[in-house]
This record gives sequence, C-alpha cells and structure tokens, in this order.
Amino acid sequence: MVNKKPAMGRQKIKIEKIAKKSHLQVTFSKRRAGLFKKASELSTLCGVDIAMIVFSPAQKAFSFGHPSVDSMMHRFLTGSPPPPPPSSGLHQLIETRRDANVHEQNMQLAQILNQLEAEKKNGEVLDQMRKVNRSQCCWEAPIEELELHELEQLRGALEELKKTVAKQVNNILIQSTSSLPFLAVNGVGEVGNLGTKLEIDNASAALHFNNFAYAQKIC
Amino acid sequence: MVNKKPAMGRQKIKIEKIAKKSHLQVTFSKRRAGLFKKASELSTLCGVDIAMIVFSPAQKAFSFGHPSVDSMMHRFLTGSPPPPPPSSGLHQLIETRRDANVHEQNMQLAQILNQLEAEKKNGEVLDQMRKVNRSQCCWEAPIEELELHELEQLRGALEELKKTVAKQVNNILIQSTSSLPFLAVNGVGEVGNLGTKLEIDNASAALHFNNFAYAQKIC
DNA sequence: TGAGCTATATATAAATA
DNA sequence: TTATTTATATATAGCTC
Repeated sequence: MVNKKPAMGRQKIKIEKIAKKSHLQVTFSKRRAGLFKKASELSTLCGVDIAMIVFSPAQKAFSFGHPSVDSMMHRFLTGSPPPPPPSSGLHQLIETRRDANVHEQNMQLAQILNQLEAEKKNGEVLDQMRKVNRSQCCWEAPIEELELHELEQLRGALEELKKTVAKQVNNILIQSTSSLPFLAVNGVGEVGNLGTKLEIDNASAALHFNNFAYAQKIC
Repeated sequence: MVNKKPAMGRQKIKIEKIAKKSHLQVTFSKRRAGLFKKASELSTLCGVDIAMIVFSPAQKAFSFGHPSVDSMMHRFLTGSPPPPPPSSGLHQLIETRRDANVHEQNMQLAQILNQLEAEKKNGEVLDQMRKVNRSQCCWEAPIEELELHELEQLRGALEELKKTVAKQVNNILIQSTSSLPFLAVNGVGEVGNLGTKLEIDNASAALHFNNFAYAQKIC
C-alpha cells in the first residue's frame, strides 16, 4: 500500500540486448512463456505443426513442439487407442545422454533399445538413416566435384528422414502430453539433470520430445 | 470512406481450430509473422539462440533461426568489418535447388561455389562435415551394436557442425538483412518456387538464411 | 494472396510482495 | 525465482482495397 508510483505500467523498450542481467533473466522467462503460448495458439487455431527450441541465457534448451495436434490430443484425452504402432526415434538417446547420469543413461538406453526393437520391425527409420548415410558419404569427396544429382539425392533422403522422425515424435508427444501442448525440457546446457526442468509429469513424453528438440539441434 | 462499421476492432476468439478456411489462412499468416517477430525480439533482447519451424496448413515449412545475433547485428549496423572471413554453408545449395529453375540453379551454384572457395581456405565447415560423416557411418551398423562412445562422438560432431553453420549463417544474414532479422522461406512444401515467399529483398540473405532453414529441416 | 485500418484483446516492463 | 499488480505497448480480428 505504498503510495509511490513513479513509473508503473508497461514501458517501451528498445529491441536490443538487455544490459542488466537480472532484468534480462526475468524478461527471458516471461517472453519465452509468451512465445510458447503464441506458438501453441497458432498451432491450435490453424491445426499446424510447430517445433521450436529456445536456448536460455544459461544455455539450457527449452523446446516446444506441436504436431498435428487437435485430433491426436483429443484422442489422447478421450483415451482412444493410437492407430499406428508408436515408435520413437534414435536421436534422443544421443542427446539425452548428455546430462543424465550413468544410471539414468542406462535406464534410457534400455528404453530406447526397446523402442528400437519396434522400429526395426517397421524398419522405416533405420532404412532412411542408411539412405541418408549413403548419400552423405558424398561429403567425403571435394564439394566441387559433387554432381547435382547426388546433391538432390542427399536432400531427398534427408527430407524423407526428417519427415518420418518428426511424424513419429509427434505421435508419441501427443500421446503423452496431459495438459498444455507445450513443455520445456532441458537438454543442451552444460549443467542440469534431465528431468529437473520438465513441466510435464510424464517422463516418456519428455524423452520423446527431447528427440525432436535434438533433431533440430544437431544441424 | 464508407460509413458502416458494424464490428471494427479486434474481436475475442476462442483458441480452437478455425473452421472457415480462408479465415484460417489469414490468421495463420498474421500469427506466424507475429510469432517470428516475437522470437526475433526474444533472441535480440536476451541474446539467445532460437530455432523454429512452422508448417503451414498447406504443409509448407517456414523456419526461423537466430543464433547469437546481437553483437553481429550491432557490428553490421555500425558498419564494422566482420572479423572472421564470412563463408556460407553447403546446405543451401542442396535445399535451394529444390524449387529453383535451371537457370537460377546455375546462378546459385556459381555463387555457392565461390563461397566454397573461401570456405575451403578456412576449411572449418568442410572439416566438420567430414567429421560428422565419419561418425555417421556408424549408422550403417545395426543400432543395437553402437557403442555409447560412438554415439557421443556422433552427437558431438553434429553439434559442432551445427554451431559452425549457424554462426556463419548468422554472419551473412546479419550482413544482408536490412530491417527485421526474420524472414520466411518456403522449402518443404511439395509446391512453390524458391524466392517467391521471401520477405526480404536481398537474394543473398535469402539464400543464406535458407541455409539455416534447411539445417533445421533435414533432421 | 498481401497491405492498411480501427478498435480491442493480449502481452509485458516495472515495481512489489 | 515466481506471482501479483498496473499502466501501456503490441498484436490482431474483421473489413476494405
């Protein structure tokens, strides 16, 4: 109930790096939340897929993803069974290992390997990875000598792989998310334990989501 | 100067899928632009890296990326010369070819090759690509047989490559962009011509930015 | 498709708890 | 750090061109 109100209300600011660190941190948190909310809304309103990664000033990674949401979200909330056999990708194994301790890693590894089993059955991802790899072997050669044809081939293979992975990640994400279609995962930072920053309570969802986050980060 | 103003001004809407298709398209365009702007601001204000992909209702992909911008933006605006020899990546060649016609392709190819010359000199990207490629050869082997060590190695190589490419793209983007540090590129959709959707007037910037866009798409 | 316009809905900068 | 509260800066829904 203090009566001094020197400069209340939103002030205009210049879009340039914020100098004061504490201030920057606050702004980052608020705007990141706002950005994720906007993304969520766009995704919902237009029924489109969105994926994004934001690295905090402390180098932690926050990711948001929203595949063809509504139908799947509804299906999940109503408890309907997922039509296609869900399988996850490979990337999260690689990425997830970064911050996890050894035990966690083993747990994750076991989990991933199980998922790989299912994947191998359908074979889609592995096949595509091999295809990509074959194409990428071109990179060993001097770039100047690459045939346009080879480049086209490489691009196609990568694009195909990307689509498949994204699709699968999406499936799983939707199946695992309980409330808001966005969440934060930490992954890339030098410190931090996997899971401590999760804003969802389903570890599996985090793991899978991390997969997609990783998919973007490696490039 | 018509005098009928039945329902001017912003109306409140429910966050749910928009039924009317034309309406949805408009909302998508506006909100996508807004989202990118917000991302750009967050990136600038907090000096953080952001990457995001948005698929349009027609399945076109719009991507936004922003590595450590501020310092470079400032450097660009103040006209200071870029410290490291700017060079572009390789990906845009691959991606760019998609929609361009043959002539455009040749132009781009020539341009890229010139850039590759500079790159070869510094060698950074090529070396890293080769490193990644070496690691990725692991993919040929059954995933189950991969050593954790190898996975770690692969991840590291990819991450390193990503950073380098992103950095270089930033350099060039910043140097080429005149106003807003964001723009839209079309890339993944089945149709569309490269360039028709660019929201900047500098073809070079578009090309380079496309590089980063591609970097996100291939995963 | 975009590109404005207007009037409102929202996001948020600062101060504060 | 996280949550409120204000007062304002922005984003945008619905229209028109």
